[in-house]
Amino acid sequence: MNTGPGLGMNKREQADPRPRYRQVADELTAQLRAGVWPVGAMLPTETELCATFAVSRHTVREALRLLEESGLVQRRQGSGTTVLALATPDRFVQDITDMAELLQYPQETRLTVLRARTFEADAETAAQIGCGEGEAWVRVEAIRRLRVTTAPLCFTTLLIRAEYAEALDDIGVLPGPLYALIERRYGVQAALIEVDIAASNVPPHQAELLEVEPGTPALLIRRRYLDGQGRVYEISEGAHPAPRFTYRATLKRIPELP
Amino acid sequence: MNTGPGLGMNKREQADPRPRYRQVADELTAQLRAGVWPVGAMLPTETELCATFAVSRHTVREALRLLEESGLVQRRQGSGTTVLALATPDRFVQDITDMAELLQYPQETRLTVLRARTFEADAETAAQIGCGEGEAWVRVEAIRRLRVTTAPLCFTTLLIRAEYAEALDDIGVLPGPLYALIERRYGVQAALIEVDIAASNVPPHQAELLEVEPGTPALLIRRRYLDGQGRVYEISEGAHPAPRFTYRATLKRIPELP
DNA sequence: CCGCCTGACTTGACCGGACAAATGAAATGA
DNA sequence: TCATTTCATTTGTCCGGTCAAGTCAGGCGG
Repeated sequence: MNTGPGLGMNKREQADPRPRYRQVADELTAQLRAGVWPVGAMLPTETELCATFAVSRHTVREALRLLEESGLVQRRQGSGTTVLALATPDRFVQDITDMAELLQYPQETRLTVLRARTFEADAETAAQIGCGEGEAWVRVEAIRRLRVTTAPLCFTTLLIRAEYAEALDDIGVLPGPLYALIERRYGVQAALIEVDIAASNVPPHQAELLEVEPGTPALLIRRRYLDGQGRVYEISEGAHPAPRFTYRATLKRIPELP
Repeated sequence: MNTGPGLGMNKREQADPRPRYRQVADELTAQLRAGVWPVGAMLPTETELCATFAVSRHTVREALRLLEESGLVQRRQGSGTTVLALATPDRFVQDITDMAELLQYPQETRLTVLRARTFEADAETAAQIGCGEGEAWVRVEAIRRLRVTTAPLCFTTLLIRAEYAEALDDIGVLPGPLYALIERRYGVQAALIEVDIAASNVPPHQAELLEVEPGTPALLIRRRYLDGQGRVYEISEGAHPAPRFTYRATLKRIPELP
C-alpha cells in the first residue's frame, strides 16, 4: 500500500495499532468536529475519499459505516453521504430487554377488574388521550396485586381502543400485561411507549381499596402505547401508594464511536 | 452465481427482494430459533456457511455481522462464532442525547447551596451509598430553581466523594450539573447512572424552604453516578413537591434485526 | 506433571473488480 | 412551461483473493 497525505501513514504506518478504517473514521470525525463541513453538507464521495486517504473502497466504506452508526452521517445510494451532526452527543441509554423491567414488576401479577365501561372521547378527553374527538374507548378500573393474598400494589386505570376491547377477555386467563394481550390478538405492536411519573395523593375513593389512609402519597405512573403509525391505542395509569413501590432505571453511557 | 441447497435460490433468485446476506441472516436466525444450536454452541465456520449457502465469504460475513449486532452471536477471531441467544428479546430503549432530557429540567437552573459538610461513611451509610466504610464524602443541601425569581423546583441533597469536592466551587460559576463539573475538573465520567423514583411527603424542615404545606406529596428522584470501574462517586437526590414536576421517558421499540 | 512452542485453523482487515439499484440533473417532447 | 425520459454519478451488493491477528490443541522438553 502506497502512502497518501490523508493519514500521514508514511510515519506511523508500522506503529498505529488501529485498523486503517478506524484511522479514516477518526480523521473524518475530527474534521467534522472542526467544522470542515456544516450539517446538511455532502461529504466527499467514496471515490474521493479513497484518493484522499490512499485506501481501498472497502476501507472507506467501513469507516463510513462507523460514522453512520454513530449518527454523524446518512448515506444514500445514488446520492451520497450527508452530514447529520458535527459530533456525537453524550448519550445515555436505558436498554429494556424484559417485561419485568419495562413494567417494573413481575409478569405474574394479578389484576382484579372492578368495572369497565365504553365511552366516546369528548374534546377535552380526546386532547388528554391524544386521539380524535368521538373515538370509542373502553375504560377499566382494576386493582393490581403481586399475588391474590398480598396487599394491593396499585390502583390501575386502563384505557383501550374499543376495537381492541376483546383483549380484555384475556386478562387473568392468558399471562402478560394488556399491551401483550392486544399484540397477541390483533398483531398490534407498541412502537413507542411514553412514560410520565408524578407524585400525588391517593384519592379518597381509592384509599380503602388500596388499604391505605386517605391522603397517603402515591407514585402515579402513566404509560401511553403508540402503534407503528403513532396512534395511541392503550393508556395505563397506576397509582402506587408510598412506600410500596420504587421505579428504577439504569442508564448506560454509550461510547462515541463503536 | 451457482445455486446451492442453503437458500433454495434456484426458485426464488429472481423474486426475493432481500439481499443475499439478509437471506442468510434470516435463515440462520430461523435455525437458531428452531434450536438447531444451543446457547454456548459454535456456529458453523464462515467457510462451512459459504458452502452451505453457496455464497461468498463476504456475504456470510455480512450476515454474521447482523446476527452479532442483534446480540444473537459473538464472533471471536481465531476461535469462531458462539451462540449467545436463540432469539432477540423484545427490546425497548430510552435514548437520552441531551442533558435536559437526562436531568428532566433545562441546564440553566439555579442551585442555591444552603449548607455543606464532610463526613466519613459509617457502616449503615456505606451500605446505603454503596461504598466502603470510612470513606470520605461531602454532603450538600441546596434549593434548585428554574430562575432566581421562580418558586423552588426541588430540595436537592448532593453526596460527592471528598476527593472531587473542589468541583463544588464551580457550582453557580460554570454551567451544568455537578456530574459535568466533576468530569471537567477530574476527567471522571459517569459510565452508569442508576435512577430511583418514589413518592413521599415533603419533610417539615423542607416544606418552608420549598414554599409548600408540610405533608405535600413529593416526587423523590435519586441518581447514583458510577465511574468506569463501577465506583459510586456522586449521589443526587431531589424532592419535587407536587404538582410542579413530572418525570418523562420515551421508550422506543427496537426491531429484531437491523 | 507443567510450561512453552508450534502449527492448523478461524476470524479480521484489506485489496481489486464487476454489476445493481437509486438519485438527481439535464435533455427532450408535448 | 411542465412532464417524461435519459444519462451520469453515487452508494449498495457480491465475488475472489491475500495476508494478518488471534485461538487452541497437541507435542515436546524439563
